Amino acid sequence: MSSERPQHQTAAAEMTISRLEDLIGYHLRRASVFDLQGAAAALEPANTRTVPMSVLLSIVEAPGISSAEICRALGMQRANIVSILAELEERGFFLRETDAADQRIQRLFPSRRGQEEAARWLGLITKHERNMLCRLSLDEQMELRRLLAKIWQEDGPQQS
Amino acid sequence: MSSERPQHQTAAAEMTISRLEDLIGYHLRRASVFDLQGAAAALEPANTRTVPMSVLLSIVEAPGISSAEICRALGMQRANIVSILAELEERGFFLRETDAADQRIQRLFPSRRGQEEAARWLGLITKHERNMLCRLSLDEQMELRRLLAKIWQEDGPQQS
DNA sequence: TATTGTTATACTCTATAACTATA
DNA sequence: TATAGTTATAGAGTATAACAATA
Repeated sequence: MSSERPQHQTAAAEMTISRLEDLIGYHLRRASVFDLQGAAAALEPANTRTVPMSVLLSIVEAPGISSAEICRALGMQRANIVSILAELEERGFFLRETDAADQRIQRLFPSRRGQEEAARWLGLITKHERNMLCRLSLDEQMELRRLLAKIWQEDGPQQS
Repeated sequence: MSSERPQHQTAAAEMTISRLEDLIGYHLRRASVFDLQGAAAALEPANTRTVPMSVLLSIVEAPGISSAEICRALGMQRANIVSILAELEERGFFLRETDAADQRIQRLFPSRRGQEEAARWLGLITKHERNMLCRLSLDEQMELRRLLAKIWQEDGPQQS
């Protein structure tokens, strides 16, 4: 029988995965759960979790960002950021300022305390990641991050 | 001041991560969520989800496995497998057989239909993974799986 | 008509505690 | 006492629908 596919398509590329352990998605989930548990433990002394940390970091890294922009960047629903922002605001980590040109938008600016706390949280998370990744070389860590980003990130600015 | 650390420890190894995008855990979560959404969509026509698929695959790959053993292998709680097994059992994908030597244990054996369905589900998931990983070479896919497994898996049998 | 921030609500996934039967 | 299977329940995290204010 004649193949419709080009010769360079190997059998391996056509093969159906046959075991759970062969699934990259399975290892992705296991590794992510493993990380999340360690990250939660690492952030407990700071009385926060990974999502509020990501939200505060978004504000610190991009002062003046809006909540809708944070949601788009982090891939979360607008409805779900409300309680997280309320919590961070109550702890005095940022201030809201209505945009002068568009009164629908609240621009979020980190306070001094928010910047300090974000740095502290990053320190806790850094220690956790060093622990989690202790079996990987720095080159392997960089390669892992590159491959993961390639999976979920939209194609960056085309350079053709 | 004198350092307590060996000279080969570079500054990079000591550095605190400063941005969300630098966190491997962040990319792990984003990639895992991306995968889970695609996997859920891929399995929808088969009317199942990732966890029931993993459970059925565990039974097909190791006939006679118990539910407690599945839970330990997949890192899930015994309480949470009950409804999943009930669902798979109702669809006729496996049979329970009380262990003759220890009547606490139910040994689970895949039915013919269960084996066929597991193969079908693997086919759907394979297509999803091929799609998800289309930007990675086969070498990169294998490297990614190796690095992910190194993160969450306990140290294998020592070969010293 | 579309977007922002918001409320209310539901659903999935996971975690804990307690029970029974067996060992 | 320890484990297997089970029930009930509670907590995260996430999803949808709808609303008022604004563009």
